[in-house]
This record gives sequence, C-alpha cells and structure tokens, in this order.
Amino acid sequence: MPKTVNERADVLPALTEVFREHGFEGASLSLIGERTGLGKGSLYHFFPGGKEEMASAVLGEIDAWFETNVFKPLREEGDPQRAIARMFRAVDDYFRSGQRVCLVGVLALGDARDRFAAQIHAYFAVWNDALRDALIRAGRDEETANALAEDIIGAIQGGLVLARALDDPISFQRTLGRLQAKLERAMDHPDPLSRDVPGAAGLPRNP
Amino acid sequence: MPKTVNERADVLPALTEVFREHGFEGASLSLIGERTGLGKGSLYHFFPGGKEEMASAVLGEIDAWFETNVFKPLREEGDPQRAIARMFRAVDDYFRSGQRVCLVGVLALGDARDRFAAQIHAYFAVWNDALRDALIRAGRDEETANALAEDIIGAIQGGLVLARALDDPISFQRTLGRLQAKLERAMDHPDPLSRDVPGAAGLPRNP
DNA sequence: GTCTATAGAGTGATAGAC
DNA sequence: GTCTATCACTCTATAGAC
Repeated sequence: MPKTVNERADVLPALTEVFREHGFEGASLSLIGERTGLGKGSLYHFFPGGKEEMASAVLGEIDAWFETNVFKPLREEGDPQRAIARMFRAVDDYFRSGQRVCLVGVLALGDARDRFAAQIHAYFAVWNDALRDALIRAGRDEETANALAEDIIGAIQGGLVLARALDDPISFQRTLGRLQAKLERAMDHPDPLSRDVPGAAGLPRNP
Repeated sequence: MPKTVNERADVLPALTEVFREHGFEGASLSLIGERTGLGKGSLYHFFPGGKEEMASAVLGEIDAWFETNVFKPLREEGDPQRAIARMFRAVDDYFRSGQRVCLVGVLALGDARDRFAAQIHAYFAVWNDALRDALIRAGRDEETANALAEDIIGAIQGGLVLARALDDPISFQRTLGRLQAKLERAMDHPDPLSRDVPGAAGLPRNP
C-alpha cells in the first residue's frame, strides 16, 4: 500500500536540502525521489510544473522563513537594535554557522538564475529594505543606512561563499561577529564616515 | 580543411566564458562545442579528461591571471597601499564592474565543488595571504590584517552575488568603493577597532 | 463511482565519453 | 559521429478514503 505524505509541505524540507546541496541542475529527479522517498508520480502530483515548480516552492518557503524570522522583526520590532541582533542570530542559525549555503545565492549564480529571477530579486530586495529601514530607525541617515544594509547582506553572502570555498565554516562566524561589532560601534556614533577621519585625509601612514 | 586551433590555450577564453555563464553542470559539451567552434573530437583531443579537465584548465588560467595581476603585486610591490589600490582596479576590471561573476565562487557553491576543491581553496587562500601580508606591511597588526583581508575578499564575492541577484552591477561598484574608502581610512589610523569607540560603549542613541 | 496519493515503466531528448 | 547512461517528464495502473 502506498505510504502517504498527504501534503506538499511534507516534502519541502527534503526538497530544500537537495536543491541547496546540489543546485538546480545537480538536483536530478532520481536524486529528489531518493531523498524525498517519493516516486515520480507523487512528485508530479504535488508539483505538476516539475522541477521548476519544486524549486520555486522551496524558494517560497525560504522566503516565508526569512519573512517571519528576519524581515518582519526588522520592520516591526520596537527596538531596531534588538531586531538587528535577532537577525544575526537567525542568520547564524539558518546557515548553521556557515555549514549551510544560501540556496538563493546558489541559484543567483547558477544557470537557472533567469527562471527564478523574480524570487531571487525579491528575497534580497526585501531584506535590504527591511534592514535599511531598521538602521534608519536606529538613527542612521538614509544614505548610510543603505550602504550599511548592502554591505551587511553582501558580506553574509560572501562569507558563505568563502566558508564553502575554504571548507572553513568558522570564517563565516568570524565574519558575522565582525559585522555585529562594526554595527554596534556604528550605533553609538551617528556619522561614522566623517567620524573615522577626524580631520585629516592625507596624513602620514605607518605611525 | 579544418580550421586549426593548434593550442589548448586558444580555446580557453571561450571555455572560460561558457563555464562562468552556465556553471559546470550547465555548460554542456554541445554548448561548449558551439562557443569554441570545436567538435567533440577536437575537445577531447585537447582535453582527454573531458569536461572536468576543461574546467580545471580554466581555473588554472584564472589563477594565473590573478597571480600576475593581483597576488604577485600584493606580495612584491614596494608600496603596499599602491598594491592594494591596484588590486581593486584589477578586480573591478576583471569582473567588468559587476557584470561578470566569479567562476571560482560559482564552482564553490555548486555541485561540482568537491572535484575542484583544491583549486578553489588555493585561489582564496593565496589571495587572502597576499592581501593580509600587504596589510601588515602597510602597518596593520596581524590580527587586524587577517580580519580585513577576510572581510574584503568576502565582500567582493558577496558583492558579485548581490549584483547578479539584483541584476544591478552598480551595487558591486558601490561595494568596491566603500571597501576602498574604509581601507584608506583604516590606513591612516593604526587601530580602528579601539579608535571607533573613543570612550563610550553604551551612549544614548538617536542623537 | 470519484478523488487523491502512490508507484514506476516507458517516452524522446540529450548528456558526456570515446 | 557513435555510444550508453541518464535526463525531465508522461502515462497508466493501483490503492484506499469518501
């Protein structure tokens, strides 16, 4: 008798893992069937659109997770600094301190980017806006907040690339730590850019 | 008569482009044949190891380019700040100001990572060491130099991911600009971490 | 009977190796 | 160009719930 899964959502975790580990092209249907424990019949029953719909559903779930655990707190939490601290905790958890890779980033760099361009774009754009607004609420001016948000999100992605490339998840944790430290410092000072250079642009180096 | 290529090196540029645009899995032999203008016979003549050898040769060429234009200057240029400025120029050129993606990063995130683990690791490790040493020669202490190097290389990779994800190459240029600005500021001050917090850790926010 | 969830043989196309 | 393996996918068959 057929073992029943009953819900599309039940296979999403396994599906997510397969796509994250192998990318879109590398996640073959046979591998997906193996990992989900489902035959092609069931897979195509839940995802009539095939692999593309599977990946799209996974992206949707990722987005929902970040919406709940990152974006929404950034927008709605009263204390923006607390929201940002929570973001770093969530990111560290989600990426398993650098042992996991970001599927959205993987897809963005891969051959299938165009198929998922809208979802990929939305993920980063929404994150950027939520973080920027939290930074503004924390007292940064708009330009600085935008630059900081872009830097932070980029650094997270880059940290994941490096962790994977060097097979060194710790480097991701170091990166996260430095980002937080930098932000905490910045939070205590309204205008870090001009502050950093007290009055001299071309001073002698090597003190 | 057969158009003659004669040299493996003659097909490397086209090969590089195909792998960069499509990743390892996405670069099919037929696509490679199309872009290089070579039949499968010729391709296997030049690369008996097949696709894997092709990608490996491409990685080798990329590494050689960075060795000449980035790593070696970082190590050997007399003025380390000049070397670092040159690095940023080279990086901006190489990645076409964010319109191009880093193949090493693509492979690091993709399914084929394990096959090229050694080359991927070496690329980033050598870059990191060369940059760190240049920063030390420029007057940073070892710990700071290490952190800065890791941050910069990560930010470059992350900037490329974001530029691709948001379809916005300009964001990569902004990131590069901020990295340089941050470094120039840091160069003028021996100890930015303690300097940034002149004496207050828990001051009131929102000035 | 209808509907949903299942399995998997079978489809043509295309992959990479040689 | 030829080869075999594998690809994504289709389709038929089947089970049980209602």
